[in-house]
Amino acid sequence: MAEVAARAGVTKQTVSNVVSGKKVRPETAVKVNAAITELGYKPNLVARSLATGTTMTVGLFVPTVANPFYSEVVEEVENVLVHHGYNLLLATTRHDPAYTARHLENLTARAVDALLVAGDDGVAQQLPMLTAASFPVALFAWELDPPHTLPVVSIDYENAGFLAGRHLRELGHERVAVVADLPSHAPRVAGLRRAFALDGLGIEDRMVFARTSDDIAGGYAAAMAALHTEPGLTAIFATHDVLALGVLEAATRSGRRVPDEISIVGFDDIAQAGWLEPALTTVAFPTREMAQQAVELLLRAIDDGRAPTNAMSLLRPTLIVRGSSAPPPGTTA
Amino acid sequence: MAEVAARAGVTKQTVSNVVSGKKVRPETAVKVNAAITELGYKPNLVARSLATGTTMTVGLFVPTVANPFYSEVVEEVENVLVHHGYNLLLATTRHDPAYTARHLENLTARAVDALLVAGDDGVAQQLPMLTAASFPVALFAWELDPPHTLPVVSIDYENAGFLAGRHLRELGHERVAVVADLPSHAPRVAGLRRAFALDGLGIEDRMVFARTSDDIAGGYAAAMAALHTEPGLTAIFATHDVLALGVLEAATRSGRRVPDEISIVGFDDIAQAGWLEPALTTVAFPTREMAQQAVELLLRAIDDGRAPTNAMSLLRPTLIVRGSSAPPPGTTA
DNA sequence: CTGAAAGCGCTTACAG
DNA sequence: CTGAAAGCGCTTACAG
Repeated sequence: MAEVAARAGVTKQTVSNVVSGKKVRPETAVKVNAAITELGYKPNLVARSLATGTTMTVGLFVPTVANPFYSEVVEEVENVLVHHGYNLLLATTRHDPAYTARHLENLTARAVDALLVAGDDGVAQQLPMLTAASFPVALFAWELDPPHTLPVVSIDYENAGFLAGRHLRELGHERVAVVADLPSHAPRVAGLRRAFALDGLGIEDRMVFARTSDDIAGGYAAAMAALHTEPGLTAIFATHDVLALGVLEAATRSGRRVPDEISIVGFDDIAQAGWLEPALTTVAFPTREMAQQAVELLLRAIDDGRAPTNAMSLLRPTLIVRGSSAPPPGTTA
Repeated sequence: MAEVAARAGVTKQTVSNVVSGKKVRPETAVKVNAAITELGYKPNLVARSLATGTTMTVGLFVPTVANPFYSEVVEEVENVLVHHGYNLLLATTRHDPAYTARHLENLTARAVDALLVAGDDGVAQQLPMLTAASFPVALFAWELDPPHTLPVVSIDYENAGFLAGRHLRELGHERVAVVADLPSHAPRVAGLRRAFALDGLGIEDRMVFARTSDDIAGGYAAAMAALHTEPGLTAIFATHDVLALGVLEAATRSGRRVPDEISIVGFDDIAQAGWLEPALTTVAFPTREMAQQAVELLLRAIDDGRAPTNAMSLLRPTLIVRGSSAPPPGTTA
């Protein structure tokens, strides 16, 4: 920068003004820009950061990018960020509190202007560190009870589960297996339960729960087991679509026709859901809108220079009925 | 830091030594650490970066994180990075040169210690900016002719395509459709061609090419068209597995049995490939190993303080034969 | 609208 | 092994 200033015959202060687009006399701006291109000068963002106390990067935590729901979150968040001139520092938590804590330590040291945390699992234990952060933090797609100290942009998970449950109940299903991977999915399962409790009958004898790993293989294994041990089963609710992929495969391999013999309902509406055979009935969320809300909330907090309002924005889920769900066998359609 | 020093009764230089784990008399270390926890002191990484010229973050460019091949790359790269104490700055290029250029401008300003660029598409035009970067850059999964000025960790795409082609040819297929999204996939298609050229017959009249968008819908549309316009078609090669998902669905919806009536071969071996119905025959790569090699190459270059050797590491692809490929109809098995 | 100074919070030689 | 100084490359008030 000093070199540029010397070559252009001005102070580096003036160069700074030109670079950051402040008012400068047009003719000197020309001179300065000429010097910049001649010398191939690039402003040092680190130095600028130290001086301004701003890094122009926002951190994003997601459990994993292997789940299309979260990779979509990543792309949407990046879109909004780039649009505002910010960079994305990505950290995956891998359902691993230790791994998460390590990442958090890194970010906490002002390496980031704000932090968006998607998915409670693995991070919930680190909340004190988050509320103590010196920059704005917001929670995203947060299913468990959020702390009242941080803003959250999420969906009504209980209601989403209810939509899935009501759909199955209205179709006439009486015995459904729930395939879940994470304890944090309790709210959506509670919603499902609520739907089945409406007619006043007992629930436990009409639902069977299977906990499994978070991938296709997990969905497959859990569904396979349920299919073999529960003879009267007519429907399976997978706690998210990736599990549903495995559930679908399990049904196929064990010779059950979907949806004639067994209905399957997923959760998230990943891009692939509509391209399965049969296409998957699932619950969808306005991911793009959520990402936009969350990022803009954070950006506003950065601009204001203070903590974001700890508002809670809960968006509405939508049931997408496709080919994988139908009345149970023996029902007169 | 000054506060901590005052409270512990030492200089901030000593505090710095304690924080960065240098030799300090144990008793003073204790005092300093006490002061640190009392004051809740966190070192400012930006200041450290300015002083050391190091940011402890590595940039990663991928075309999109919506394709499981790349999301796996992201996770593997992050693994290695975190293991070495580095952070991940993620940028997606979205097949968009303008978007890419913008991202690159940001990173070039020393905001990053090194850069790994996965996937040529959209970045190839920015190579001059990359070779001019003031930090180490490496290319990853680079299919087009790599420039000789940058190191690359990739796979032998031509040979990978050849493996797929040889498999189909050995099964006896004579008429295959190629469903491709990107021009940069030319090498894998060339490999496929080479396999079919081995018996000396003409190629063009035995292959039909369909260019389409990069998602499931693209694979579906292209396959649907080929299926309807090419009566003698017995096999479809999808240039990557996400397209193959659409191809599979197209075959199913148009009533062709896979693999009895039509064979499908994909590329990448995404996690889901083994869970499809039928399971997808595809070409697999040692993604984890590649990520490890690439990141370590970069980290070594950072340590050495000079450009990485412009070596080219080409890993070997493997054909994974599963249920989606078989001899064409009318063949006596 | 442009010039000279101080400072962001660390680390890196350099004396004691 | 510990103390006082200079410097990383910018930006932000403050005079001219």
